[in-house]
Amino acid sequence: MSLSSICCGNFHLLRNLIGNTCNIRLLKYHSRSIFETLLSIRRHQSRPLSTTVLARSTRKGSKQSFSNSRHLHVESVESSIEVFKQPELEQLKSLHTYKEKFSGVKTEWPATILVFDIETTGFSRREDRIIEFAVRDLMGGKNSTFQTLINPEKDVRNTYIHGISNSMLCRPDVPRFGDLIPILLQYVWSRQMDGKPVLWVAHNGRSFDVPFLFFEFQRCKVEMPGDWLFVDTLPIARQLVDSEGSKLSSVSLEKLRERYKIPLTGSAHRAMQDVTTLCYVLQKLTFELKLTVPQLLEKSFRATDLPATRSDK
DNA sequence: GGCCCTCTTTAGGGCCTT
Repeated sequence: MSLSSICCGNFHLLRNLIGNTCNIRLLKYHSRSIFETLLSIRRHQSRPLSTTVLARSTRKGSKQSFSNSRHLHVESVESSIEVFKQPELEQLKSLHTYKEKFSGVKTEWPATILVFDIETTGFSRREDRIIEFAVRDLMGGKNSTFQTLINPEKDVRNTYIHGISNSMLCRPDVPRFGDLIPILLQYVWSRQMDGKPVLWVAHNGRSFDVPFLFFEFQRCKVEMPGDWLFVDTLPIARQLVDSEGSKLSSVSLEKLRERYKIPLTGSAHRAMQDVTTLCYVLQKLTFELKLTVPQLLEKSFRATDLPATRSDK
């Protein structure tokens, strides 16, 4: 079972659903179809968010209770109709039909595959903080994406990298990471299949994204679910060779995007844009290297397996 | 900081992430 083949319809959807992102919108499930959503106009709204989540713990019978009641900024950015031309709209209609027809394939996946990316205030997992989180479920469909800015409660000094400034984050309606955890857990459980793990995918995740995420959970004194597995596309990409059989000099996400001729549809170094790029790269990468989902699972690791997450580091 | 490569392993430089 290759990732590119089972995702065929969904990757096409990805290309067309780039604007179908949501910030904490997952708490409100829409009854609208994908097609109807695509026709929605761009809009921004702010509404009170109050949620209590019972978190499943890795320890049997143990549950953690989270309670949040904050007025959070909810930004819903959906694709405008003028973005799509008629042939693309017709294609979307057919893809929607395709997805409904083959929705049963979801039960055959060995794991929920979530591609994610973070933006941070710097490279130090101990001194810096996550300021943006974005994730996309490869299964696609309604609420398949999730993204939010995060108040790091410290100055952002690398705005020139991602364009995220203090004024965008230091607001009472932007959640802190502790506020986000129960919402994130709820999102993941809404996507997770019974008895199957969640496979998080990130580029350079082993050294960067996963330790960052782990330490944010640790700071908030919340245990990361034991059935969360991670896979890093960087060492996988290092297996690629050029036309002369030599290894690539660079396997950055940007170079991989260029290699596979993936169009840049937004600002690089924004979390959801990089997630979208990585979704395409993952498809191309697994196809080129003939990697299956079970093989990806074999390459996975837990956050606690990493040397970076040991207490003495 | 972790990983990979090589002019290497008793080391050092470069890539990759923000």
